[in-house]
Amino acid sequence: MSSAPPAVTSRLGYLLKHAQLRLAELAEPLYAPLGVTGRQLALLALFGAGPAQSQQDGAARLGVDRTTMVALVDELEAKGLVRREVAPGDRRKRLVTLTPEGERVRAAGEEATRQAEALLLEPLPAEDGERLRAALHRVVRGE
Amino acid sequence: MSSAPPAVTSRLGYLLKHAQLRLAELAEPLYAPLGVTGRQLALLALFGAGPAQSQQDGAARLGVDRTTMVALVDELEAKGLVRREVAPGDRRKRLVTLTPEGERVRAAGEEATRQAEALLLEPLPAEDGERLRAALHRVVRGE
DNA sequence: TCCTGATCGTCAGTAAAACTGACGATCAGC
DNA sequence: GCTGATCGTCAGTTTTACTGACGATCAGGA
Repeated sequence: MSSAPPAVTSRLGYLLKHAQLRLAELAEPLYAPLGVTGRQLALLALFGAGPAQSQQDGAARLGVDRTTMVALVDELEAKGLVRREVAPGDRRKRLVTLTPEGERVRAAGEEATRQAEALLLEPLPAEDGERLRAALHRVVRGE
Repeated sequence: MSSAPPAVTSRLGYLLKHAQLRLAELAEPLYAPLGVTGRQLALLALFGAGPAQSQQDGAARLGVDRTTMVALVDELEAKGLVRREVAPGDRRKRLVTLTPEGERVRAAGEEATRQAEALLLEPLPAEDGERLRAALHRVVRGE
């Protein structure tokens, strides 16, 4: 697509942005049949993993605003994929848990994500793909 | 910061987003003294490299909308960093060229970008940093 | 030469997304 | 029982990018 000069295309900012864009393009058609967006699937993955979490815990972990999280959970709840439950120990908190239907969509989404990532990494030798993931992981953790 | 479970943090989408976020955090204080944003610097890098380009050429190469490009060039022009000139061969097109001041900011920004990227890649061995860049490059080109 | 369709830059209006500030309900510590 | 802080929520605002339309300009054919 873009044949911008190296001064631009070799910037990490440019590369990260466009890699993300391309991944979104690849994933979208795989997510569409599930009736959810990539972001909604990310939420399902978050709340489906490990013990039940409150909305704000989830927001902090995903790096989104707590008010944004309200809207996101609203969407998933409207689709019947998650439920809000008052936390037993702290009635201010709402634990978000997956419904059976939500769990089904989560599992299917997990598989679609794997496929989309495989498509994105296709140009690379398999080991380089894992190296890329590991490198990003370290960079994000900042250590 | 975030200690989300592996089902989320190992997703490429998550990693790409947060790597970008972290890079932006690192770069912002370096860009601020120049009085421009990272995106504006990207534009300066784009139009400062190689022969003069029209707005729409630039838009296509950066992957932004043409109407967005109008606003971006407006900003840079207001700061006196670029000039619009009617293209000699095609009077519909506006060639965007850097003013001397724009060229100075571009060069300083280039250096700031290098520093920010170095900070981001700090956790990695030097060669892994370059491997990361190369892998992203191939993935973005899609081949 | 004139006409038709397309492209470029521009602008107004719109849509999507996230943030700010505030609120009631609830909790923890004194 | 009081005080300050936290959680989820909501209204309003801001930011950001896109859609559709416009005039100006170009290219190609009748």
